[in-house]
Amino acid sequence: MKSANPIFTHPAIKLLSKCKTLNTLKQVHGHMITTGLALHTYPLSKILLSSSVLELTYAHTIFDHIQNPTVFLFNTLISSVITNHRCQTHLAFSLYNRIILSGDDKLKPNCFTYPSLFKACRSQPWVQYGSVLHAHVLKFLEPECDHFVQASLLNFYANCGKLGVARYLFEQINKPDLATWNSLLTAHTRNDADSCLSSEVFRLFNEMQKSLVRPNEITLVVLIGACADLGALYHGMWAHAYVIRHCLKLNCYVGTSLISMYLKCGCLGLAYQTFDKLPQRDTSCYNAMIGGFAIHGYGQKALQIYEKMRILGVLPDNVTFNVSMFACSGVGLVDEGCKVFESIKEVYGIEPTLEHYGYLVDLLARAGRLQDAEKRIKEMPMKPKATLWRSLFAGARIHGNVAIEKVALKHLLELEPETSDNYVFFSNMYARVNKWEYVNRVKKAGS
DNA sequence: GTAGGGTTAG
Repeated sequence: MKSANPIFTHPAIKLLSKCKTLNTLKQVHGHMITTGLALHTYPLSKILLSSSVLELTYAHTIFDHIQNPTVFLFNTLISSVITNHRCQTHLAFSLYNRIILSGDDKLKPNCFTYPSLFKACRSQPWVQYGSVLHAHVLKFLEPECDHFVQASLLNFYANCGKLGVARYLFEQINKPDLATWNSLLTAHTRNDADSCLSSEVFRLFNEMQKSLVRPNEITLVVLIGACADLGALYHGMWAHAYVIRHCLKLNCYVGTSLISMYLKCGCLGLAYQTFDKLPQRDTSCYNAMIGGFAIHGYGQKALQIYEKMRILGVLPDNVTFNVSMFACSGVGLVDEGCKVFESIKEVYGIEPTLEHYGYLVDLLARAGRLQDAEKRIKEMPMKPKATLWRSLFAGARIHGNVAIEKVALKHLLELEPETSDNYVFFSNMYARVNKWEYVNRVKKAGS
């Protein structure tokens, strides 16, 4: 009987993934050095992976001490940098450069090198390197490179708006697999809900079914999103039924997309039914439902969901705070909205963002608590944007407070001297209080 | 035998 290679099954390797601190990891690493285990590629890759998650510089130090690292080890570190330390992407590219410039015939990039690099190329400033990498794929890999590389290439082009190229690449793929189909479908949902592209999702979904690739939860999330963009309620309900009929998991992604689809189609009741029946709910599910109640004018209901979230220990995020305050704002639940704002720092230890202040000011200004709103703007730690002054201005105008209206407009004109609307507001305000000489002056300034 | 691609909310 063939016994398992002890290098792959060594207990120290299992221990590595359980290390929660760098110190414990160093102990295991030390043990692996003394036993000679750290000389082999497989255990080394596990050390690199675990250490790069905890402390990237430590992983780099280990890597730099490896004599002639194999492409396998390069790939391990490249993908870990991109997955766990996105802001250090430059390190991944410099590792890649070391492969390319090594001059070593044995060290060449392979199929595993590219997918994570293409993923990195989806955000700036790395987008420009995508086409260079594409050239490298053609240079270093066999013409029939595998589905992972093809799908990541497709995603890269789709992401930078080159849908035509993405579709061309898809057509070159022999028997696209599930993830490749999903990549193509996703590519059609990126262009700001273009309705032609959303209908194309339906056609592609049919093609996919004909090709006998079975859609999964991700496919359905994309399909349901397309239904939402088109406001196609019956298609959306069909997709919902498909999930149930094909025993797909009603996970948080599927759940959130269904809730959002029902809301966009104006069916608050169906959205809530779906939310209520979800076997699991994460922050996004709650955000969608709170936002849904808020938009439909059920502030109290929205707050109940927010409260339920708190009781069940589901952590809110920035969106939760925004939609909850928005819910309060719409129905004049001022104190409740202020409580949400205060809890951001006091309960969750998060520093409120400019956007949070925006919702707070809107809430106070709409309710006529203009001095409070003004005070909040003046006391906020960051420079207020024009939108905040606009909220204050709108509140002051509705509640007839000319003094605050004037203050808000002055700031608006300072921040947006090019926006002619602000001059119109200003001259209208003076006209309302019969200060005609100012009206003419403002008109001149704005022209 | 070890590494890589696709999904949600205001």
